[in-house]
Amino acid sequence: MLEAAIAAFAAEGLSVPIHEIARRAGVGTGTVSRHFPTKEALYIAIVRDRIERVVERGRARTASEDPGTAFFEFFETTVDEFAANLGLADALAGAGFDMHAVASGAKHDVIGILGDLLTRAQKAGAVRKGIEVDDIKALMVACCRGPQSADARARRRMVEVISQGLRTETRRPTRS
Amino acid sequence: MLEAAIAAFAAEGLSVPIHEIARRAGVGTGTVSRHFPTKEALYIAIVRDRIERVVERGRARTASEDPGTAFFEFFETTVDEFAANLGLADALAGAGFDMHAVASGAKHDVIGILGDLLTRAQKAGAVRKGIEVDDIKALMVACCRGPQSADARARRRMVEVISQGLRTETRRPTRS
Amino acid sequence: MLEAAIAAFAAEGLSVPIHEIARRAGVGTGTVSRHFPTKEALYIAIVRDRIERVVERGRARTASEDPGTAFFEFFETTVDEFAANLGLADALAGAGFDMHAVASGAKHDVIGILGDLLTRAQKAGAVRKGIEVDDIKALMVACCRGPQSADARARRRMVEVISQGLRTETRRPTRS
Amino acid sequence: MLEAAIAAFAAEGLSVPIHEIARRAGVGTGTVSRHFPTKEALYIAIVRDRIERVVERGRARTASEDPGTAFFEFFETTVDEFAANLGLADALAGAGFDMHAVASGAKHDVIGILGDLLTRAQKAGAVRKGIEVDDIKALMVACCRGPQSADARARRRMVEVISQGLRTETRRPTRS
DNA sequence: TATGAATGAGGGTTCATTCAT
DNA sequence: CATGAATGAACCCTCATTCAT
Repeated sequence: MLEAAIAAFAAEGLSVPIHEIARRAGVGTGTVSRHFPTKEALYIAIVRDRIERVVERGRARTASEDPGTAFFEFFETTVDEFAANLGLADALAGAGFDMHAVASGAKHDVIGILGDLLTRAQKAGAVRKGIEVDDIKALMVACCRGPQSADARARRRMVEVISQGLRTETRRPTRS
Repeated sequence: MLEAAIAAFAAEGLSVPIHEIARRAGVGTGTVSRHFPTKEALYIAIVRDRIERVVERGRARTASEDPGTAFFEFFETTVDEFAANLGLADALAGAGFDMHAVASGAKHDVIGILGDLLTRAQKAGAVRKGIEVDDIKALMVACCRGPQSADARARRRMVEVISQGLRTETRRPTRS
Repeated sequence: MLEAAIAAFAAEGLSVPIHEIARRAGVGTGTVSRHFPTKEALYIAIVRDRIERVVERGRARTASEDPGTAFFEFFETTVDEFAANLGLADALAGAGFDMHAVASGAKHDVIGILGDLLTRAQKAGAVRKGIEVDDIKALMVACCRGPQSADARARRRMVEVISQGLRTETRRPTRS
Repeated sequence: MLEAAIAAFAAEGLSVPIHEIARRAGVGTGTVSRHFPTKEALYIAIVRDRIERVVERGRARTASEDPGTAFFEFFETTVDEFAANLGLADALAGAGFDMHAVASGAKHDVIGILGDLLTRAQKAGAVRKGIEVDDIKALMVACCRGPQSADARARRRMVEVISQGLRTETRRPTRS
């Protein structure tokens, strides 16, 4: 059922009726409500699920020997994950509910992971100094909600520009 | 009335009731419906209005002697314009209606203007070559929909990173 | 519309669907909700309306030259009024909402009127001394919710017994 | 399970979910439905059970040497029994189901018992002549549904007034 | 036999749209 | 032309009942 809900949110955004989610899952509306007492509870469950996966993937890269690549790959992969899902993107943008409540706890600490990856990438000289974790988060959310979230090519190009923007100064020769 | 609608969308998002828009405009709900037969027509009118202003501003910069500055300022100003309006940002993201229908005609040809500014900036060496107008559009829309569209600081920092990303290669020394 | 709602509550009790009330009133469900934002607001409006009438009638008797008759007639009339209406009787019995909030203010002070009438009747020797206004209220509510509230004869006989019970001791000769 | 249902109805009224009853009984909802195919069947079973107990108690008093006391005690005890249960009181008031079907058969012939006790009390001069068994029934049901069925003091005072009303004429001196 | 997940009709409420005034 | 009351479809949620395990 979570899969059906994810697909429904992905296809129609957060405003998809419960009825439609139920239809996709091949169950009655009551069954959806039974598992997730409110629609918000359903969003939250999905967002937590997705964030968990993102955090796991991020944590796996934390010890990478190439912190720059680890960071940039994490950025792109995560954007892809969320961009493919209209509802998740809406949710991430804080469209009317409390992300803090959703994403608390170690298993959902995207910011923590992101901070680790960023710091390591900066120490390795792959990302310029002034950048903060909140900047990265803002950019990630922005990319997730680009106009054609289904258009992977457009997304890849956006991410490439942003990556260049993050990398830039460290690559600039010192005498410049 | 357009102003009231913009304010209402900005304050409460796309889901603001027509009744609230009418209240803010000091008119009856019927009057709103008379001018804009459906709610979608109202969005579209607002978007057209905003885009018109953006296009005007862009056209004014088309002849600038500093194409790089013209381009980057246009980028930032436009993002600010749309980001300030939650509802428009949602609408722009394609919340179920046809952007092409909205933005056709010379007065709304944001892509044309953007193309001009981009080409000139590229010719002047301010923006690197591989960038296409669709990339710029995607990045602009993305910036409008960062997590806290009301947070001007976050937005400015995003735009700065992206600007670096667009500029990058031209600044990079040739021997690099 | 109030009339239709009163009739609907009278016929089917508090649990009558809004849809049924709307049907009786010959309007859409939205129209009912428009006038009374929640179902509870509708109960309250009806109860207030009815209580107002009761209070008016009671106040008119307050100056009667025959306090005993005034009191007993008020008792019976009020019981008839509410007994004829299942919903009002439910409401009176406090079936799940706050009567105090409903019946505050001079226009709805049933207890005050009842107290006046009772005291005067007691002073006139028509009602025995130990009786308190809360007893009267309890008895009234009880009568309203007898099993056959539509059966006027049964109600009249109940009221007669209660009246005797209230009168009794004052009629008993002092030497008894 | 009957006990759990009684407690649940008492605590939350007739609208208590079956699920809650099942929870209190420590069984599954299916088990409740198995024993009582519909919710109404459950009410009826409870009412029958209670009425059986009342009838038994009444029958025991039928042969009392003090028919007046027997009658009045039966009246008060029975009211207490039902008043303690909000849901049953509602049900008794005819909240949409057929009391006749419920209370038929010798084991549930509350009217018969009441008639016996009443007749004997009248013959003994403890209750005045004009009173009929239906009056008693109506008064009993009414008392069960006073405004605060949980308020034993209010109930006791109501019963006292009614008892006086029933007794009245026998106590009134003949010359009055 | 006992279970409780699944069902889906039905509840109250909201709101875009219509239309008589 | 402006109005806002009326509409009723659509939403989310509850819950009595069913049935596979």
